[in-house]
Amino acid sequence: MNYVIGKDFIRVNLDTFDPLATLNSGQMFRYGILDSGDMWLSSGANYATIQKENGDYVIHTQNPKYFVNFFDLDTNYPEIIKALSQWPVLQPALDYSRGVRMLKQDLIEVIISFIISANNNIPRIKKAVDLICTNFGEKCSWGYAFPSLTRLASATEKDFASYGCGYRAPYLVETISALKDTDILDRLISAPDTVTARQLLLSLKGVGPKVADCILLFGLNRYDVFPVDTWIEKVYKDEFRGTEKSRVKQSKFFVETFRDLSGYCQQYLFYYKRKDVNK
DNA sequence: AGCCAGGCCCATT
DNA sequence: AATGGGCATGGC
Repeated sequence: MNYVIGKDFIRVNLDTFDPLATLNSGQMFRYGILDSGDMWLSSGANYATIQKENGDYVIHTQNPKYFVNFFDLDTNYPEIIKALSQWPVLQPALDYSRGVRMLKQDLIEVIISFIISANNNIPRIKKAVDLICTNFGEKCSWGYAFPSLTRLASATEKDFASYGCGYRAPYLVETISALKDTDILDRLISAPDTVTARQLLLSLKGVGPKVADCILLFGLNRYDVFPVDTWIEKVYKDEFRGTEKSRVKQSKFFVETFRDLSGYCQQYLFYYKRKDVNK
């Protein structure tokens, strides 16, 4: 146990927890730095701020249990990193990514955010997701929650387009409608295996192989997936000297190699490959 | 100014 | 099943 939980806070030892690195690692989009220098973040309808205090990080929130799960604080990361260390090619990424946790996020928020992420850049994704929240999310003392499906269903294609979603706007409308009118969310959550869940996700408009893998990883806590985007394709060619051209085949190669550690491995490699962009 | 961004849809083969 | 053109739009 590397944390202490209170009524409205969590105090976390910083040995295996680097919140800024985690927030900057491309898993989520609603976070920032306050004037005070503290970090803030929101997931679903939950909100927290984080500050460094006497050599610990303190997460201030009304929902400490939510964020213990969100930041995956009960998982033994040194053990995972030790297991991944058997592949020397990963070592620089493991060193650079120390303290990055795999986030357990709100499923609907992940689906919407990563449909927007396709062929897009992170600053723009953040803007679009924030505009969706301020226009359709419930107003809270700290800002705006991520909208419920019911609220999202009242947004039009024009709305999404005006938030900078581009050609993904109609995908969002269609997928929101499908999620609202079918039991696909329940079937995703109760899916017996990753293949079944992926197949369901691929039926959603705007969700292809890469976005499906991100949803499986960040929204459904499945770690035998390896999302391949432009950055990971660079890793595949540069560090692994791979020759497959299709990203689906590249992903299969990675999953066959890293198995149930694939999700962690992918996140560390992604964060490391982007170290010059992380600023 | 032109390339790039956590790719996907759809037609064609 | 696999491939390739087209695609909105802001960041750099």
